[in-house]
Amino acid sequence: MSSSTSSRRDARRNHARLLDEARQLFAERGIDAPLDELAARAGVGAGTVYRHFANRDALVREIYDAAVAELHDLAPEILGAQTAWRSVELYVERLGAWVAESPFLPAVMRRVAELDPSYRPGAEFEEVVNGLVARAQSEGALRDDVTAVDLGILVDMLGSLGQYGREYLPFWRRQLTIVLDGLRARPGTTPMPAPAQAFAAFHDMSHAKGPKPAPR
Amino acid sequence: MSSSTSSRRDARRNHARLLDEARQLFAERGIDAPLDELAARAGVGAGTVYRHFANRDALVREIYDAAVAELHDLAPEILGAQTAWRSVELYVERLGAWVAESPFLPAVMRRVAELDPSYRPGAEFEEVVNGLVARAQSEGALRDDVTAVDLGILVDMLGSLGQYGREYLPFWRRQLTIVLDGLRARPGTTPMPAPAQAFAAFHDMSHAKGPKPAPR
DNA sequence: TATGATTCGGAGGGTCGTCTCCGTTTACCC
DNA sequence: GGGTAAACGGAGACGACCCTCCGAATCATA
Repeated sequence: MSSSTSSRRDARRNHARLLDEARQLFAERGIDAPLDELAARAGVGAGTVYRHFANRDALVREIYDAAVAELHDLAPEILGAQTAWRSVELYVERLGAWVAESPFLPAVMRRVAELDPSYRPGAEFEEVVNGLVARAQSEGALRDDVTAVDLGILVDMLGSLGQYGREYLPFWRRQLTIVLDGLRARPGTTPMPAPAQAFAAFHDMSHAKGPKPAPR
Repeated sequence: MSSSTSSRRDARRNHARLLDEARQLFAERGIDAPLDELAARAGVGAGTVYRHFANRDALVREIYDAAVAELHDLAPEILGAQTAWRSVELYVERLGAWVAESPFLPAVMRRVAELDPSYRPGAEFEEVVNGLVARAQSEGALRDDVTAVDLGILVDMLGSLGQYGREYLPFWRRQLTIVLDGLRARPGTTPMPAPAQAFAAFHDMSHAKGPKPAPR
């Protein structure tokens, strides 16, 4: 039912269309935007929305899973760079762009975490990014006091600029430049204060404290 | 009516309490959180909420005005620093901390802009920050390709980490360190791409594209 | 403490959003 | 084309939330 494989072409088309319109709707009007409006935007009846997604939560969950899949698609290019430093640059740049173009993401992540805090696809990235950071530091290119979690948070920060609307997307790369310059190992970098956060704490943070779903 | 000056102490106390709880509620549950819940949290009846604030929009507007007043309070310390570079540091740090501690702000700003796009208190800061940037650059401390608008956006980015909840507040200063190091004039900084945004465009951006209020 | 004005509390009418139900339509397969 | 299973549309029941209204409670003042 919530699977996108159906023998009927109209059903598959509507499913995909609903997902697309939902992403846009959630970005524009918030994650609690009326699903009747989703139906209207997708050009279908309200009943069709609920045949494809049992309720708002199921829809949110499916958007989340699709996002995790997109993340996996980004990995090869990032990790395949010539130097570890170049991988770090690509990591911040590509993921920042991806988050910036997915303004529905923060709310979706929080809602999913509220529905089921134990659901954590993507945890496998921890090792990979840790290794990447260590290699870039041993190359002498990445400052020593930075951690993989810091990179993740920086990506979040840069990506948060996407929430202001697509017309501002060309501009966040200026801030990206500043961040990357700040990440380079150099004589005279300012020591970073406070202990770094653990990876698990980062997950909790990026999935934390959203508007609660209506208790049902 | 919406003024906080009343001859009765209970009325003044409830008004302040409602504002405080509203800030917290909006941060936790979104700007459309039920006002009945606001009443419950503040320990008053629903009627009391509506005697103090005609509706949700009036409440949002009052929170916005209080925030602008807080901004003015921050100015003297920031501008009174020994060097312009130190002022820039303080600007990013103090404003970042203030935004991070005000997770209700982004939604409030957007809602206010939707209610009345011509309402723009705080526009007077433009000149001041422009001058500050110019002085820090002529000191040779701040990189030349950065603008006042870039600083504003960086503050937004850093402050966006506050939306994750108060327990993460100690951590964003690590990212602040990286940003400040990236802002320093140095041999070998990467040139910033794309044109900088105009100040007016920055205002529009930071007030843009929120969830729409229910048309009434 | 008594008085009068102000504020408070919370039940309830009206509105909007969610989700169901079922008669109608569409797509697939022969 | 004809037949069948699947999907569609949208009216409407239900519930949540907004905001009002007015009798009860509280505060300032003397």
